[in-house]
Amino acid sequence: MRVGQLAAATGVDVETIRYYEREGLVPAPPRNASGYRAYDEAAVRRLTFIRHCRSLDVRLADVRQLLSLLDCPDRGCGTADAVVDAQIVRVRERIASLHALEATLVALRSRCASPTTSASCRILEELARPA
Amino acid sequence: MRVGQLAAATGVDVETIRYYEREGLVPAPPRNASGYRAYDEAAVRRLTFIRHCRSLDVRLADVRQLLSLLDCPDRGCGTADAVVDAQIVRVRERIASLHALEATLVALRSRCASPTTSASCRILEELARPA
DNA sequence: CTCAAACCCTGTAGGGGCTACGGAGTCAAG
DNA sequence: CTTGACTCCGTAGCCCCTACAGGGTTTGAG
Repeated sequence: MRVGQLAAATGVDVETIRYYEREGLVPAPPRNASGYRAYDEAAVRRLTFIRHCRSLDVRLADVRQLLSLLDCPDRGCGTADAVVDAQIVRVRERIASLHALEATLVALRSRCASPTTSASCRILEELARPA
Repeated sequence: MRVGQLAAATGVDVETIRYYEREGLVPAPPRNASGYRAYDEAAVRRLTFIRHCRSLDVRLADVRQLLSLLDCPDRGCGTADAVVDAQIVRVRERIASLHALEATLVALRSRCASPTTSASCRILEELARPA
């Protein structure tokens, strides 16, 4: 299959596939007579794996580690556990900080219920103070 | 005051201040005899404003809009309201999607309670499936 | 058979918001 | 007089794509 079909099969953009190839996340496939990339089912599986990871916001550096686990089935999977654990921690931290941010923004917004001139806007006034 | 003192006064990194100047968020200050930037209190106020916005994760493009409101005190402050409202929406969306992500990750993690070999790791198995 | 649309190729530049050099000049304290 | 902290400028890197530009190829409709 060609790159466009691989893209359709996996939901990964064509340009992104070529980017992953440049980055070494997917191996460079053989080419047909016209120089087009020719992929097999293994490529579909590998790219699906990457896409799934990315949908979980796992960084490419971590995806790389997980892929190397896949490539060496004998190694222990402690790395996979660690990657997922670290990801959970990151996500929870981001949720917490976004909650705080939301509260701050709502408080800020409530300072200017009705539009006025910018000179007297309490939002701008507040933003002019240190955080 | 020089750029280092401005940085200390506002908590904005020196390199970042120069970056903001290149981007036109802060005006280019006058220079002393040696070519060093010489800032005044207005620069402190402007940079403090920007820093406060950034601490609220407001994008520089939006910060730019808010700054232009500050520069024209006669204009209505509907723009400021809109920026904050949009920011609240963005933050809430991110929180929601992070919550979903967290749940997915926790479910994934629970599939591999005890480390095994990567060939039989249920986390890797799951990641190999489409999202 | 012809022609246009849709695909594919490579390489490079841009985005956001900094951050980190390298290689130089300046200034105050010891 | 020297050391160290500061400043200057310009450029490259970070992450993960995304979007060209300027070509060649395949496919299907007329």
